[in-house]
Amino acid sequence: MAQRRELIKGSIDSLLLCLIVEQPMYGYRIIKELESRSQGYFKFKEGTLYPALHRLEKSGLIQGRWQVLSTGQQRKYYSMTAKGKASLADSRTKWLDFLSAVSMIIRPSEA
Amino acid sequence: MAQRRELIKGSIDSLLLCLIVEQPMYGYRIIKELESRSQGYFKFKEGTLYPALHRLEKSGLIQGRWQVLSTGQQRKYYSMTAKGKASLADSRTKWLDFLSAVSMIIRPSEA
DNA sequence: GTATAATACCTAGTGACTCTAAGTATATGT
DNA sequence: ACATATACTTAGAGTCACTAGGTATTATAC
Repeated sequence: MAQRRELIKGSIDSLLLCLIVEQPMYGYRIIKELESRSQGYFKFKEGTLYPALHRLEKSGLIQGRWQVLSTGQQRKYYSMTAKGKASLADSRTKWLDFLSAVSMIIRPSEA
Repeated sequence: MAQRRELIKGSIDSLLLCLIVEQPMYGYRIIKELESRSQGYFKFKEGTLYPALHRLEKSGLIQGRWQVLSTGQQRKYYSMTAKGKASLADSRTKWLDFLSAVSMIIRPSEA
């Protein structure tokens, strides 16, 4: 029944890769970026995002590097690997396949 | 990484409701119907479908009734309840919201 | 000066749910 | 007799978002 949660579950990796391929990004920024781009729809919790980033890094799709700001603050910037780019292309295809399959069932018929 | 599986997870309830609202249906038929309508994309296993139907029935969205064919075979036909219809309308809205949110992130930009 | 909020990261535990893999039973075709 | 299709059931494994807690720094407000 937690429909929203489950829908998100299948797309979070693609969403993260989509942002990181544009430019290296750190976790906190990604959360804010997804929220603003989706006009408030996506509000990822840290408990969702950080494990997801670690998972992607472990799979070799992105690579993290610590950076220290002049203020002393630390940030972990993630950038895309070649493997990540390939995976993103693949994900996009899968997403479109899924979309077209669903649209064959869930027609925008009037209720 | 099991992207496909997770994508499906968020939409299976809506897909089932979509079919059942058209006409009462039984499990085995639903599996075949989803497969043919999606041109082979959806191939639900029994272990996925039957628990999902039981879940929907338990929530009061559909109602099952056993029917015995002239051959002696038994089938459990599920039909839509008022609550189910309302839920379907709601799911459709949620699905469209999700779609539009994702499309704001995953643009069909060239790889 | 000292709360409070914002920035920035981490993770153990819970709960939800698909799928695997097994089982039961009848009907039909070979 | 045996295989295949129809038709339903469920225990167990594996995955992963989210809750809820933690650490640490910086900036703003009172």
